Amino acid sequence: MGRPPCCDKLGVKKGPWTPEEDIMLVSYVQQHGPGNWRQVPTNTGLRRCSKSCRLRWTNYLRPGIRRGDFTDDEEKMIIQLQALLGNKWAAIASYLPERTDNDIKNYWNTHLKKKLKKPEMGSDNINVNNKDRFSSSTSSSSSSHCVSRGQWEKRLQTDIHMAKQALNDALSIDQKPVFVPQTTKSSSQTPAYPSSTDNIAKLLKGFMKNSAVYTKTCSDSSVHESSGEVNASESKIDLSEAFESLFGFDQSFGSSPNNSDFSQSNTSPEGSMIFQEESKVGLRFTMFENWLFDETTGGVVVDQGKEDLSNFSFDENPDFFDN
DNA sequence: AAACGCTGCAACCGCCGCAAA
DNA sequence: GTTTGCGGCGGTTGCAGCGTT
Repeated sequence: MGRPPCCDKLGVKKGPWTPEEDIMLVSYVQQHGPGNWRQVPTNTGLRRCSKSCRLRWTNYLRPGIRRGDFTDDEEKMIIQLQALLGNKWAAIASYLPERTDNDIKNYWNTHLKKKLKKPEMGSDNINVNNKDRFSSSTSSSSSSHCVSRGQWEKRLQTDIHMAKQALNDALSIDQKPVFVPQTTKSSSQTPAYPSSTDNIAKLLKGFMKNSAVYTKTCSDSSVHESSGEVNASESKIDLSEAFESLFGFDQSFGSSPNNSDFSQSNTSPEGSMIFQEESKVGLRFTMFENWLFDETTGGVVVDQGKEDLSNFSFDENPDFFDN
């Protein structure tokens, strides 16, 4: 019934990406910016479908993403946001700019789901049923008709209030902003998985040893500088330089409170193109977000938020949850 | 040391929304 | 108004790595 899959063409490669493919993709995005994924396989010679390219970029190669263990703060945020938003992983990921929706989804499915099922998880567990409640009442499933709009709004208000309180707790831990990676426990440890910076640097290291593609596609002088550095010795690659070479700016974004610094630190048109998407994340403070974070930063008492909500009309604010 | 089971993650699949033709 | 096709999202799967027996 539906459209045929875009990737069932003969000759389209599937499975894990090789370092060479990653380099080709990164090089292409460096030159053209993310987007127009349809053209990527054609222009790069990658035998991958456009979707696969986009996914590889957004979930793995995109700069600014952090891999490895989730911190307690992140975990709490995910739990609360999941209770609040349901399985809207992309929406949840927008609150955790360093994490991809796929990562969050995986973490939920492999860790948090089990954790929340345990009966001893009383306080943290806003409750898993909230998800079911929320999703069932927002979805188009038949069960949604069992709950009136008024009841649904009331429930939602309660859920939001609870989520906000828990989120406030999470955010107030150590009095540190949640978006700063250095606040995380894992940042002081060796990460279980390399960051995307590490990944790309490693790719460069491995790739430049035995591939001519790299020298062909990355022919600008800055890249050659870093490649020469790597070739000169087998010592540890300078990650920041490798990354800077590849993307034309330093990796200070990694410690940036929000990703809007991406575009600020990169003045080239290409670079700004590349990070338009990322920069949007930090600036996406919708009405909901502003309301949510106003309180968590201590500016507004919680009760007032409750009162505001009680006067809030979803009919008059159809874009309340829009991101 | 080998076999087996479990876990976690990367990648794929199918559907949906939206915009262009 | 309809069709087409792209980008995006969420659910699911396959497999590598790890632990246990």
